[in-house]
Amino acid sequence: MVKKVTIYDLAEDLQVSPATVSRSLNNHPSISPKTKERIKLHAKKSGYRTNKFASNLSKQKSNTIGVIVPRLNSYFMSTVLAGIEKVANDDGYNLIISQSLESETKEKLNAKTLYDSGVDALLISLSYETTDYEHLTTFTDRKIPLLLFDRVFNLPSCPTILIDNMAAGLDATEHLITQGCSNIIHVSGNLKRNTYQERFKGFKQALKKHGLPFSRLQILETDLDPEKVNLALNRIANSKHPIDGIFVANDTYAVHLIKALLKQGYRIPEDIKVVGFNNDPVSEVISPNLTTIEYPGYKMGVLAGQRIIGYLKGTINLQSANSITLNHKLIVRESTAN
Amino acid sequence: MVKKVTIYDLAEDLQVSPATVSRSLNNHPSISPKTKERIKLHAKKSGYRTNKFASNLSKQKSNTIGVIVPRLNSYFMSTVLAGIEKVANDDGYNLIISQSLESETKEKLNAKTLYDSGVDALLISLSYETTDYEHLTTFTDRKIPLLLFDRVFNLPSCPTILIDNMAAGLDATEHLITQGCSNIIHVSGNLKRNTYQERFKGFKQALKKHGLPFSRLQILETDLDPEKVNLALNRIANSKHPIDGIFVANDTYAVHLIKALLKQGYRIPEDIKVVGFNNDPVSEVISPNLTTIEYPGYKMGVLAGQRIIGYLKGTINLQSANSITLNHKLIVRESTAN
DNA sequence: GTGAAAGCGCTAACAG
DNA sequence: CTGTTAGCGCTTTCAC
Repeated sequence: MVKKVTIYDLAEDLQVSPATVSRSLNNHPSISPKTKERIKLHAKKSGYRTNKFASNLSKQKSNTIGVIVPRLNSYFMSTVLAGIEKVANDDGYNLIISQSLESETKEKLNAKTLYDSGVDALLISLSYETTDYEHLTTFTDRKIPLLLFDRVFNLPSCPTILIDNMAAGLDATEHLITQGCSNIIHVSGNLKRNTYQERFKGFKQALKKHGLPFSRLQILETDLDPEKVNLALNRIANSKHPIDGIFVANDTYAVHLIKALLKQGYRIPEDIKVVGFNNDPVSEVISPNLTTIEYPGYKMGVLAGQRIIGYLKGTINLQSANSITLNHKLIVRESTAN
Repeated sequence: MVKKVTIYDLAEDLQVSPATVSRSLNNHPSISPKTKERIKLHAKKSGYRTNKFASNLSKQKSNTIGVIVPRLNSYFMSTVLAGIEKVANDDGYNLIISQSLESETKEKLNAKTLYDSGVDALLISLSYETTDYEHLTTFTDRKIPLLLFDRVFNLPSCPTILIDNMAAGLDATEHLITQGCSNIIHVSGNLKRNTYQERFKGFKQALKKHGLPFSRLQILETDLDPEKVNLALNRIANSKHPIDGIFVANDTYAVHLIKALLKQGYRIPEDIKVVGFNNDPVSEVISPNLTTIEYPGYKMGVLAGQRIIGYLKGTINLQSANSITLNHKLIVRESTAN
């Protein structure tokens, strides 16, 4: 058991005041280099560790960034988190991470906890359910910077980072059309969320652009649970005109759907062509390889981290570039070949 | 901007002492239910939020648990984290998560930061590189509970949670043997780490048990980077006797290896049978489906969280059950069929 | 360039 | 059951 050493101990040892010790340790300019060195050295030797609680209490900031994501264990999200963690860590920030599990209630609870924990900033990707945003205004009201990524909502003066989901949806669908599909359906996630809604918009736009009709039966809203692949199968089986193209809003579901389709005797890509979304590792493992949209998760995390930290450090003005759009890319693979 | 309200404000409003307010808010038994209610109500109405810094400083505890993992963005780890987060969140604990990126230096830095941040406990899964453990004794010396999971090291009086990697390695290898393989190689991760070392031991034990010889050429130590699948391919191509079975230490590498083997014209499982490890989602997506070992990541996370929190709350004595072993299970799929 | 001292907001021992 | 009071360890004005 090691007993804690405080700045008072150091001050006593060195016959200076606690203030001088504090200033030295924080590299305050008004301390002579000599005493600064002397104090730092002694601090190191005595195994001094600054007590963050005291420091935080006094400074009213925590050097901690809160993060709320729908779930930790998705390929995409864990990649984003890895990016955030990287920059946060490099800049000496801690990350408190919590998951909403797609529940608005839990998201609000998490937000409250993070607020109470005194995070200096909040990064959040919204749950499926969230329709009310007062848990976020708690932060903005108190001038705690807030940045939304991926699953965003247009909150006044809150920066967002995302990709152009509509353009991506358009690219995906247009690719199917170019490959000869004329009877395309879109399997979507929760349409309340911008990401899925925009992809759907892109889907419709592509159809329109190419003079294809759109009917209600061409959009299937799901929670993208790959266990429920039957929903899509049924829709396909019951279609009047045989479906020849599917645009799925994420790779995991797409991959499970492909497996189910193959099992039912459909040939892919000959009978039905499939495009996914995200460029998850599974997309390269499934046979046939899945055509998909590359979604730069790690980069998104890095950027989100950099912007919020830049703001905290005063080097970036968040308002100036309110919304950042990352590039996406269509990756053509076997599942849409001719 | 909302100005902060403190217990002093509440005390003044209600004409009681700050102590009474504090006690009421913390449900201290020695306060009459009446005043307790009165105070709580008023606190809520005035939008009071407890200042954790002050509370932590005074109580010398943070209600925060630190977690260090090699990387956030692996299926297995993110699943474990999801489990930890679940129980932590349910019990009102915050999680500070950081990744070592397999670097000992970074792991130590992270440990230091978490220590300085005053975490009440530390959960850690070691990096590939780590061979020195003084960053961990920092915690144990100061009686901060420490629990290692998955990638562990036998530190005196530190509980661990893992699976029986040796038995799992034995099961995997024995399955190959049962299926008729007699020329088996093992593609391993870094043999410094318990997980891989134990799986390798199980591999050797299975060979021995079934009277098969073992030579140095049957073990390939890698960093399991799926980009480097050539290492395994070369070993297979250069083998005097044709390899007919491969036990790979994780699914991701196994899957990439299978793809490469198929491309080279090997038939799987006819020519070569393959067993992976982890039961990642990819194992079910690859064709042929990969036989693998189920590794209960979420459960491991939940258990790790429960134990450490149980200990912090005084309901569990960590020393008593120093090491917990979770069950694994061989999942037989197409890649080892006859 | 350095020191004295007043907080930061909450907790807990002690007293009543 | 409630109040007084002394910290917790660091930061930061204001003096000197």
